[in-house]
Amino acid sequence: MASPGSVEDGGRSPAAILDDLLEVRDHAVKLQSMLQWTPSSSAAAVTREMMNRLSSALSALSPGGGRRGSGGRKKKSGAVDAAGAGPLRRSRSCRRRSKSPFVKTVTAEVMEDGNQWRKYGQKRIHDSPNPRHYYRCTHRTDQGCMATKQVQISESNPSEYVMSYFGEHTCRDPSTIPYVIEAEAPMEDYTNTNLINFGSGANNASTSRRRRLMAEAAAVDSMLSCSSFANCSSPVLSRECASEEAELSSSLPLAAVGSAPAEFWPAGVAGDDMAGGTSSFPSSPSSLGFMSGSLGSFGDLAGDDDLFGFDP
DNA sequence: TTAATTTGACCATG
DNA sequence: CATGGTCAAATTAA
Repeated sequence: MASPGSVEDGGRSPAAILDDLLEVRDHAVKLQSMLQWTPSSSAAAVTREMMNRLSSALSALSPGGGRRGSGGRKKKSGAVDAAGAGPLRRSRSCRRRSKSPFVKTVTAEVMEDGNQWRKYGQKRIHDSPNPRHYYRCTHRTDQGCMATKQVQISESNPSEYVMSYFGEHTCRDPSTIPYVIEAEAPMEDYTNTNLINFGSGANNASTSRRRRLMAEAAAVDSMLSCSSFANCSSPVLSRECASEEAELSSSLPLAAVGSAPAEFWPAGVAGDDMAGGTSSFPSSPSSLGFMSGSLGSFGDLAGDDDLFGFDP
């Protein structure tokens, strides 16, 4: 931790600078998504560069900017732990805790959602008979993707999983990126500009259902991009997203697996006919990594894995 | 041997 | 203090 009170940069505290940078970044994000709809690719490149710079500046500035000091916590009973085990506190800045900037809950009968997850924890939850499983994106280490999800067996229907998604996928695997088409609709709201066209063709029942499930998950992914705005930097937006959280989990219970919520799909792609026409949908869920290449700007933006984050 | 999962400890939050 | 989320050593699977 840098000495908090130290005077630098003409008296501005690092926190204030950080605030400014975060605000600038927010604006850059918006700018970038606006440019998304313009033909000027160089403008997009400029904003992307801006984002890169901002992200690196933010990582440098953010408290604990380096990395959590993961020396060794874990003092197992038998473990040595000679020197009294330093408390080894975790950084406390913007880390998602109980209140995440954005969350989406989906109920599905399969756990596959097209992304690759790695389990990192399991916990018994107080008011639930079923334990909760914690997953993070497999690409967290190699690509810094901070997306996580929690899976819990539904109380009401044990054959279903309740999956909650946190964070945004910033990982990308070119071979598995689904088609992303552009909306012609101007963006009134970011939640409505994400467009993923899943090529589809085969229609047998099981794949059809699975595809819908995965499409749903991808839609979730897309929406999660909103988290970019709801980063710790912006309390107002965070609040919005927090309330949105409740709203979404109730309004989009994948239970109605049949149709993706219209508000999250562009006109024409929503609902029962998202068959765009191509027939190249992969058959193996694990082989297709749904990426949040969505939401236009953020998909590109994800190029710098720092968008979502500076890991405190 | 490497990668993924399991499991209990650690810690932030309310 | 209770609860929930994350870490990382230990364990298991590939």
